Amino acid sequence: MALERQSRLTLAGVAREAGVSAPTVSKVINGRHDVSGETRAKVLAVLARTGYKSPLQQRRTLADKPAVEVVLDSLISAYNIAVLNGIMECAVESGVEVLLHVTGIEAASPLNPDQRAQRIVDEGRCGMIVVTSAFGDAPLEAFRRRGIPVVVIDPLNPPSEDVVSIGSTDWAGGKDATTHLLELGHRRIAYLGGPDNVECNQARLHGYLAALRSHDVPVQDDYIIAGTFAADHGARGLDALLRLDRPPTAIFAGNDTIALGVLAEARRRNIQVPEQLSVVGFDGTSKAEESVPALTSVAQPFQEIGRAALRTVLRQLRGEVPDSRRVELATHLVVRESTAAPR
Amino acid sequence: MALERQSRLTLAGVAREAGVSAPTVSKVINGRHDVSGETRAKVLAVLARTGYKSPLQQRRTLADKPAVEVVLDSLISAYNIAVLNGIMECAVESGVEVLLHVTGIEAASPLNPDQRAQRIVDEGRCGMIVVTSAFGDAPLEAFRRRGIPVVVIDPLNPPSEDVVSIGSTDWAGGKDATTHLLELGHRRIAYLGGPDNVECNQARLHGYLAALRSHDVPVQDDYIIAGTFAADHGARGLDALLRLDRPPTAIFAGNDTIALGVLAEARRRNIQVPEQLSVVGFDGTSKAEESVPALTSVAQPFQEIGRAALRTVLRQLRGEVPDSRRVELATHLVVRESTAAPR
DNA sequence: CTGAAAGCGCTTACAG
DNA sequence: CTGAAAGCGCTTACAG
Repeated sequence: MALERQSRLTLAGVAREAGVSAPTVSKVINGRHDVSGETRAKVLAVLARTGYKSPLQQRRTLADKPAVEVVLDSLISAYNIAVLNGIMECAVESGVEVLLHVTGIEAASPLNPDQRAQRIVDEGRCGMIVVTSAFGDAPLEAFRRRGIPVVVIDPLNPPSEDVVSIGSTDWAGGKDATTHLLELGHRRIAYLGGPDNVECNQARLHGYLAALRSHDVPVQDDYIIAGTFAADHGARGLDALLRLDRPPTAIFAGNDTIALGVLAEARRRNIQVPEQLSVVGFDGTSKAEESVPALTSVAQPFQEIGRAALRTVLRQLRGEVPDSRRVELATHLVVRESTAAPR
Repeated sequence: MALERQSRLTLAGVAREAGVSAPTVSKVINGRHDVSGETRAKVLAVLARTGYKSPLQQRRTLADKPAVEVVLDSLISAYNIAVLNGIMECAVESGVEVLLHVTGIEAASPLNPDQRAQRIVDEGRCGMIVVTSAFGDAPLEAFRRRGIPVVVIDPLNPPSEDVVSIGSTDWAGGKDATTHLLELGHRRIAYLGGPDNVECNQARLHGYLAALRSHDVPVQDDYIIAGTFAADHGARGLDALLRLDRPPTAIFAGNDTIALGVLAEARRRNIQVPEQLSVVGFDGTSKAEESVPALTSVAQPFQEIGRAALRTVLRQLRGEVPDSRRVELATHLVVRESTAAPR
C-alpha cells in the first residue's frame, strides 16, 4: 500500500504536497537558480520526506545500497588516507558503498560545477564527502541546491555557510603543544608555522599565543615564522632561528612535515634533540612515530573525523538537520622523544 | 554534428525514418505483440541503424559507468596506496567508477565466498581488483565461475591458475640490488629477508644468490636471515650479523621496513651508513626517500601495477583473453645515500 | 495491425 | 521568483 503510493508518487504530487507548482519542483530537482531559498527548502523537505524518485531513479534497482562519493585531492597525503580509513570503517558498519574520486589525477575537469553535480545525481549518489581543498564553493553550492548532503573535511579555509564541515580543534591543539613546552620549563619557544592565510594555521598560532600569554611569557615576534607546510620550511626556519641573538630552546611546528624538516636540519648541524632543542609537531601521522627521535606531536583524530563525516552525511539523508555546520573534534598531544626540559 | 543528431534522435524521428507512427515504434521498443512481423523488422532495422536510445537509456548510459571493486586489506600500507593511486589514474582515463572495499576493517565477514560473489554481481560490479593477501582462493574461484574478471595484485603467494595476477620482477630486483653492492666492491653481503615461505621473498633471495654466483662470490649461509617484513627484524638481524666473526659490509634487506630497522639500529650503535655499512631496501616507498640517510632501494612500480591491473580487468570485460595469467612489471634500483664502496 | 488522439510526467519559455 | 501555458517525448486506449 505504502509501496504503491511510493511508486505513484509523481513530481506533481510533490508539488501539491509542498503547495507549489510542478515547474517549481522541477527547478529544485534540477538545481536551477531561480527558486527562492524558502521555497527550495519547502520542496527539499517534501522530497526528503516522501522519498520522491524521478522515473530514471525509480528504474534503478531499488536494491542498491546507498552510495557515497568521497572526493580526495590525492592519495599521497597521510591525512587523507587516515580520514578515508575512518570513512571506510563507518561505511562497513552502515552498509554504504564508497566511490572514490581523486581530483588531483584528472586534467582540468571539463565539467562545470553544475554539470558535475548533475552527474553525481544521475549516478545515484546520495551524498558526498569532500576531503580536499581543491574544491571551491561553487560546486559545493551546486550540490547543496539539489539537496545532496555534502560534508567537507578539514578545509584549509572554512567553506560557505550551509555546508557542513568537520575538522580538528586546532586552537586547543596549538595551546596544548605550547603548554607542554612551557611546563617542561621552556620560555624561548618559536612557532614555525604554515601559510599565514590558512585558517587552521592561524588557529594553531593563536593557540600558541594563548598558551604563552597564560604563562606570562611575552611574545617575541622573531620567534614566529610563517611559511609553507613543507620540510624545507622547517630546515630554513631552524636556520633563521639559530641566527637570532637568543635562539629558542623549543620549536612548535605547524605540522609534522615542518617538524621533520627541523629534525633533519638539526641532525645536519649536530644539534641534539631533545637535549639541545625540543620540537613538537602537529598532525600525529605515522611519520611522527617513525622519526628518530620520535616526534612529540599534536595528533589530529583523522579516523574519527572520517567516521563523523559519513555519519553526518547519513543523518542528513535521513532528513535530520545537523547540530552545527561546523564540528571540531578533539586533538590530543602525544609526547614522544623530541621534547625535554631545556638545559 | 553527428553528436547533435544523436542527442536529438527521438522515437518520433525513428518513426518518420521507418515510415510508421510513433506509437508503433513505441510498441516495438516495448516488446508488444500487436505489431506485424514486417513492421517490427522495419522498425528494428532503423533502431539498430540509428542507435536510438530512450531518454532513460540516454541518461543511464551516461550515468552507469562500469564499476570496478577494489579490495584492499588495509589503507595503512604504502604499497596499497600507491597501487590504488595507479588504479585511480587509469579509472579516470577510462571512465570507470571505483568502489573501495577494505577487508581489514570488517569483522569476520558473515558471507561465504559464494554469497559474496553473488553480492558483487547483484550490485552491478563488472570487475574486481584484489590487492590483498587475506583473500584466499575460494572467493576468487567463486568470482571466476561467474565470469567476473578478477585481477590479483602482488599476492604473497601465487593464486590458483586461471586467476590473473600482477606483480613485480622480484628476482631481477633482488639481483639488481645485490649487483649494485657487488659493483661497489662489497663481497660480504647479507640478505635480511622476509618470511621464508612467501614467494616474493624467495624470488628476491634467489636474485641475491644469482648475483653472488655470477660474481663468483661464495654464498655464506649465516649471511642469510629470514624473518618478518618488520622493522624489528632489521634491528635484530643487524645485531645477529654483527656478532659474526666476519660481519658483512653490506646488507640487502627484503623490504624497506626491514632496511629502516637496520638503519635505526645502526644509528643506535653509532655505525655510520654508508661509510661502515651499506644498506639496500626493497619497495621504494616514500619512507626510503625520507629516511636519513636516504635509502638506496629497489623500487616496485606500484603505480604501474595498479594501472595494469585495471587495464587487464577492462580487457577481460571486452572479452579479450589476457596474454598471460601472470605479469611482472620491472622494478628499478634507485641509488640514494645508504650505499657506498666498502672501506 | 495501425495510427490519430488523448494522456502522462516532466521541462521550458515567459508573463506577471 | 512563481506558475499558467505550451511543449516534449513517450505511452495508452481505442476506432478503424
